[in-house]
Amino acid sequence: MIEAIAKTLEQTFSFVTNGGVRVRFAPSPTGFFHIGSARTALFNYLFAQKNKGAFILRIEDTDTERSKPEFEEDIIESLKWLGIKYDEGPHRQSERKNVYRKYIEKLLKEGRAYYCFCTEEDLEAKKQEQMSRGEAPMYDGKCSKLSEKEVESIVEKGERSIIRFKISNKKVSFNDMVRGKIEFDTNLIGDVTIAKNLDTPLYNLAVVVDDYEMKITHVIRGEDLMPNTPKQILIQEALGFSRVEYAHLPLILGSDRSKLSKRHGSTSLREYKELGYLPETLINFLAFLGWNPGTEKEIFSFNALIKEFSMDKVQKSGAVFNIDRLDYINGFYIRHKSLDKLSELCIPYLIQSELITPILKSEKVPATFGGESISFDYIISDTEEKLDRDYLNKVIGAYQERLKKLSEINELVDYFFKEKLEYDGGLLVWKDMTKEEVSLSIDKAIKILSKINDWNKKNIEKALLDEANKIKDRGELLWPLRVALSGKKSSAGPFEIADILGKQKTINRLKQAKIKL
RNA sequence: GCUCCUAUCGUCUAGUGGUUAGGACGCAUGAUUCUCAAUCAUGUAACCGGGGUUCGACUCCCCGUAGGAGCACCA
Repeated sequence: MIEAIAKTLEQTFSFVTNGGVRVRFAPSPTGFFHIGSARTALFNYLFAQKNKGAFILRIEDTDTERSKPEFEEDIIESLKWLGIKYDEGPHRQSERKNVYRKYIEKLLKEGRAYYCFCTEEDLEAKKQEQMSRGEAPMYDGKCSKLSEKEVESIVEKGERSIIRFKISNKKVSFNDMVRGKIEFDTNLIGDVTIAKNLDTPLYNLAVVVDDYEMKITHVIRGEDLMPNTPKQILIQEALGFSRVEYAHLPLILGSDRSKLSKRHGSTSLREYKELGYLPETLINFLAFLGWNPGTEKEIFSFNALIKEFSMDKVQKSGAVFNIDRLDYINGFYIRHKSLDKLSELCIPYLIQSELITPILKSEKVPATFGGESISFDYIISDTEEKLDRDYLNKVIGAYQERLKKLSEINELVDYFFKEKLEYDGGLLVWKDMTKEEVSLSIDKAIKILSKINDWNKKNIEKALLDEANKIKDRGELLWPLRVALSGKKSSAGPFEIADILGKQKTINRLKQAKIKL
């Protein structure tokens, strides 16, 4: 009861403060955009949208060794592809060195931070020693005891140094929006490194300064960053900044329930894009990893997600990334795409597998090299015929409900683009028919089809079915026919294929099939 | 080793003291069907363990156990 009242008050209070919600998504460009980052970005975005707040993109590139421009580009492109729009940014930490500098100097001057000259070897040895004694490994604060004069003389000698923040020993607790009250004993946390030097801040300092300077109200991030929170709170307090709200999201897990990583398979968003997953699939899927609306509805558009999203429905435990479910959702969205749009999306895959070849429509590239003004025609690689868009739509349409991901389209529809089919003649045999019976069956199909003048699916189906129904097993006529047309043991239906192929090609393929027997 | 977090079908999850523990993916079976899909129907399968609290615990508390994350001059 008391809890319920407290919760209501909390909700009321947060409603009051919601006017100025500002969240940030702060990836570091040290690798291709990770699927887990995408989820963090999504939850930040949903939270911001839901509360009519601002979503800020901040590139955390303080690590100049590992940060690469192409990764930043990948982040920006990925967000765009997903439809996650940022209201501000990208801010780059590498461009804000003077901002951090004044705070580092302030901490140093106030004695809240100090120069440390311990070597990495010393530190490593100390860590091993502590662990062997069963203690929490942490910096022992050795250099904090150096006098000002000692520091000066060591600095003059040009010794390598790092700046550490003095962790005050107390209990730090904060209220996590998904986990509730969390408490850390900072006696177990060593003095944290905040900068390599005045111009080179490190993560924990840069985060705290930026969140303050950018007026961030809610920090929504992965659970793996939770151990940093008490350190950051202490730095905030030392700098006189106000506390932000925290929400630590459960991790996305691999099939063995450890943090999703390369060894589990694809982890970068671009890989999923290349495999032919649609952005709406990823959004829908990722939203349901660690969150649910509390209803039985599972298919959600971006707008519906924004409407329904609520932080208190976020799960506490990690969620296994389930590719079967991703495929299912993708299949759903593929089935619901317009045929024009779906065909358009399939074109790159057909080009990639060299089924079709693009040719520039106009040699002249307009001055406005915007992309919009450049258009392509396509030719079918094998026959060098021009690709007719209606033909393409029909081909794709035949597979729309069978397609799970775009990259599968090639192997499904290749026979519509090839002059000669390659398959084993034995495949033409239905059940225990003899080769002679199959040959006769194909002859029958040729005869029936030859008589059709108005070539369309309906007429083809009727003519063929009329005949097929006369025999006990329709497969005797239809299976050899379908295999002859597609060269595959499973495919779209024979009437549809015949319709798309046209009369002449259909009959040609039947004749070719007889040779294979 | 230390700190923190977590725990309902294989997986994602609903559930906030009294339910035949619900849905979805997957899987299986059937209908449809020349095949493969799609679709429809049916089935399959879960409250980590032990103590409390309570008339009653999946639900609240404690202790285990298991899993995860973190313990950088990375973020």
